[in-house]
Amino acid sequence: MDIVTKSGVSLVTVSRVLNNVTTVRESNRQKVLKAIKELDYEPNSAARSLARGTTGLIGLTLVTLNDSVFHDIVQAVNEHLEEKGYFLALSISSPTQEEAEKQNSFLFQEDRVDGIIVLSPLNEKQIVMELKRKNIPFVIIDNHDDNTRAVTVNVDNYVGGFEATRHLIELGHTRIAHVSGPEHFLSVRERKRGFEKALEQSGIAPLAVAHTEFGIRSGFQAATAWIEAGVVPTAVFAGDDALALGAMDAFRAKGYRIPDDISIIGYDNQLFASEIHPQLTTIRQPVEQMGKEAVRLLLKLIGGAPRNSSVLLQPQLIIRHSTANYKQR
Amino acid sequence: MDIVTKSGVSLVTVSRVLNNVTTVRESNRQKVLKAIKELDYEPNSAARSLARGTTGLIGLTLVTLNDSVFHDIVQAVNEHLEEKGYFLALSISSPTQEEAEKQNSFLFQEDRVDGIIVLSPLNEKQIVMELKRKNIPFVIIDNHDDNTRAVTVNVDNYVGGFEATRHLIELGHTRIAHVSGPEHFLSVRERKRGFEKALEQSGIAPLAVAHTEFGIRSGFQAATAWIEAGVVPTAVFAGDDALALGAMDAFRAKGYRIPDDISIIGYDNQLFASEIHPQLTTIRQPVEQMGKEAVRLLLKLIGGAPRNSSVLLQPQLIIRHSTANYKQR
DNA sequence: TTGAAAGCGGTACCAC
DNA sequence: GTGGTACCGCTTTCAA
Repeated sequence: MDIVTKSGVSLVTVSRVLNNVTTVRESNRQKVLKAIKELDYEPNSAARSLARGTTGLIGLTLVTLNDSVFHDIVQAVNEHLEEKGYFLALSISSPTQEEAEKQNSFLFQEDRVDGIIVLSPLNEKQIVMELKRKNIPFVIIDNHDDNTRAVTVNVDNYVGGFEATRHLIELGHTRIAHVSGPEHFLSVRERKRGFEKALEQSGIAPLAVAHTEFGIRSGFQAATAWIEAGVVPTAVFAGDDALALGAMDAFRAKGYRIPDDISIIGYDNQLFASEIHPQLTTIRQPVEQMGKEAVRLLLKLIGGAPRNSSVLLQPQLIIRHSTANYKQR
Repeated sequence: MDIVTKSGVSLVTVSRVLNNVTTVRESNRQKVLKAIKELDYEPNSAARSLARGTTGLIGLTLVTLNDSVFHDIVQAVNEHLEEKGYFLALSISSPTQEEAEKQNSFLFQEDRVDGIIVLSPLNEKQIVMELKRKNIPFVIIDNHDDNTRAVTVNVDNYVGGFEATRHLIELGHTRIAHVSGPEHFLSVRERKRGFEKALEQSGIAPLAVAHTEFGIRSGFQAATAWIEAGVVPTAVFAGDDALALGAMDAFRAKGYRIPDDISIIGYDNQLFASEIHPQLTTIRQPVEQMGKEAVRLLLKLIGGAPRNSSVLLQPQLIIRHSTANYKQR
């Protein structure tokens, strides 16, 4: 260790300076600091991890990068982690890979990370089992298992679906349809439940409900099918913004105008929602807060807190230009 | 080390089994394997890294997650890395953070990763300097520095711009405009150069060229500005798909039909390009190959090869429904 | 084919 | 305040 000879103090004192231990004589601290600078010295992280038993690394697994909500959550997580002196390592495991077999991710090696944040997992039960078995502290954001026993951060999708639908009802619409996503997502089920409840409260029957995959194309197909079946809504609650965009495309292709003829509300407030025309009315998830809470809970877990405190956050209606008052024609 | 007593052989032999050394007696190997299984044993990676001097980790830095081209490249990188027994760790550093100060990323600690892939960096020169100083092997995908001395993987954006424009010309268009992105991207400059060359070869003058930010909104604004200035093209080459989408929105808002009145070609073949209506004609980057080549080059560098071999790949025209023959009106 | 022993580069406990 | 020393858990000589 060259830094020992360079600084003229012992290895131990160097270590103390590196770790901000206060019991180092100022003159010695300066010597070490000087040596560190001159040598461009950085402590070896493997050695550190080995000796300390922690890595200072937090893992975050997700299925896709291509989603501005995920993106914002990750940014928030990253920010808050840094604040606490942790680094973030990301791992993407595509759905197909996951189905294929077990977690190949390096994150899932107990000793690589101090904890893991799981973002909207597809195979939640399996992941929870694995993580518990390996005894890795973890928090799930947007979980899909109705009765998970993990620490979670969720947004109240029931409220989101309810508010979205209320918005349409308040605009005077009564012919209201819903394009939802795959039912194995808890969020999808909850949004739909909110939709149904809001209608029920107003004594309105759903005009149509389509269960599809997520994605622009699915929204297009669902709306096209409605039109061709002669069941044309005056308002649509789409389970996410991509579905909404697809539906908008479909209606426009058939000559309907948005929002003059048909109102559409999305969900998620994706980046493009405020950029397309007409700008999309949608439900925003509190992404910043989601990331922050996930970090807070995880660090608590790592600190040894019991795993009992989950968090439920509230979504927010964002009114833009894809919804308008119902007009008799 | 419990596994030693459990297996009944020495620590050394356990290590040999773990590392597939062939000089282990089969019966002993079985004993160890059995002990590993029963103990659910996994070697400590920090200890391994410390002893070996390598981590088996490759870092990948990028600016945003919200881009399906980046997404696909990352997937490809991940796949090929796994094939070679490496793990991938991702690090996002948003542009603003980067401007703020130096790389805070854990990846940039020499001993955390064996090498780094840099994806379309904003502050390329700085990163290159840093990485060279720290002596970390690295490869840049989509570099922006005209005369970098780093190993790079690029797609020929000149050819892409040229082919896109050729396509419009071959459809009979002569009033052709270009919305480009920020000029500090080499790719943007190259695409524009291809655009100009293709027109020049046909003796056509560009109708208009708009330099904007990337993004749907910028495309919308550029197209709107053209219309309001009375300079309406019959065909547009957009520097990326988001710009194309924005331009489509703008033209439609003013009553133009795509592609009947105006043809639009994008760039990148984002996920949404094939899902919106009309489906977007665009230029595809060979994402899978980009990831593969980056991995190949990086592993060569890590293996001690000289840093001299960069790679230039070819883009591909994908004709869909947003472009059509020019029709006199 | 196997194992003893010496690191890898730090941290933590101890006595001074 | 400081430094000696015993680890952290694995890989790598080197002899046997």
